[in-house]
Amino acid sequence: MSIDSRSDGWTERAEATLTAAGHRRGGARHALLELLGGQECALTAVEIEDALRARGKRKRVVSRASVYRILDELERLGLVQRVETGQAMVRYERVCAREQHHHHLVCDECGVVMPFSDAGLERAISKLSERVPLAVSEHEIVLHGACRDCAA
Amino acid sequence: MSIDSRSDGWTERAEATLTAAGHRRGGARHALLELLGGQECALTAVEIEDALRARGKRKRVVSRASVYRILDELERLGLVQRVETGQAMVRYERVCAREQHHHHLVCDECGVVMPFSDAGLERAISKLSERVPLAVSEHEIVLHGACRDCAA
DNA sequence: TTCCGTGCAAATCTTTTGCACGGTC
DNA sequence: GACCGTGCAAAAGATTTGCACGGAA
Repeated sequence: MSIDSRSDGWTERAEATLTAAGHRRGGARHALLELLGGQECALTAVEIEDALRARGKRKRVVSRASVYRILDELERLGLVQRVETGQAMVRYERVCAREQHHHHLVCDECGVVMPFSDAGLERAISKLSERVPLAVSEHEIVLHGACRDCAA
Repeated sequence: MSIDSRSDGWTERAEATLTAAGHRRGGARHALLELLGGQECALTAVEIEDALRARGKRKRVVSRASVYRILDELERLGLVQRVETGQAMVRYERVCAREQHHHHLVCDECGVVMPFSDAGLERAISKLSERVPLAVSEHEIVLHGACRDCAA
């Protein structure tokens, strides 16, 4: 199964959610949704801008400000989530169905970010969420270290 | 047992590590080490500066730039660690013995940050660390939600 | 005496905001 | 035609850097 086919119709769902929330269509946002829908892992605003510019030429170029504005709105609607990796810039990725929920591995040497998931970890999180003085709505887990290339 | 007594001699250990690393003594760093040694949880650079200024008057005032420079060096030596809470500023806290290792609860309403620890969670992390394509050296876990006051 | 640690001010970099135009509804 | 979405430029805010002075070794 390819990454794209696992995207689960996220792009379409996002468009629908935006419409339902009373937003008009917009070219920049459409391009951004299409890009994010095809991504497996988290991107920074600059990476998104560059990716849109690269596919650009014939297509639309999106300004940095719009990237931030759109991501902000998508986050408010629960369609994307921020990922903090300890690097200079915040990353963003689409929010998918529970089965595809994942967390992140960050190589502190080369900066590469990879997704991973673990059922035992999720179980531990949901168990402890009940014992904690906070009504937990989200959790974020980042493992730091050296990736295989850098550790070699 | 008070918070201070659990600090585990962190301040002294930090001074010793710095000396061993070839650093001279410095008033700003000494004040910062003393402050951090008495803290239970993570502070931002600005909170640190303000705290030092508040206790200041008769004592030394430390410039923001020095706070960042010192924290940077302490992180490099493994004496403090960065904590990303999804708020505007990065937080820093002292690194303690394994038994005192903890993670963070963040209230997205009021911004309060609280520490928590959970053995089951740590177990899950160390188990999965072996199955992952990364030589894991650290992990950071943040739970987001509403604190008791805000959820009420 | 040498050279590091620090304060101050300026620079840098990410993210946000103001404003005007063009497209969607 | 009204108003939202967007690009561009400027602003804002956090963090870093350059430089010169004073204190530690």
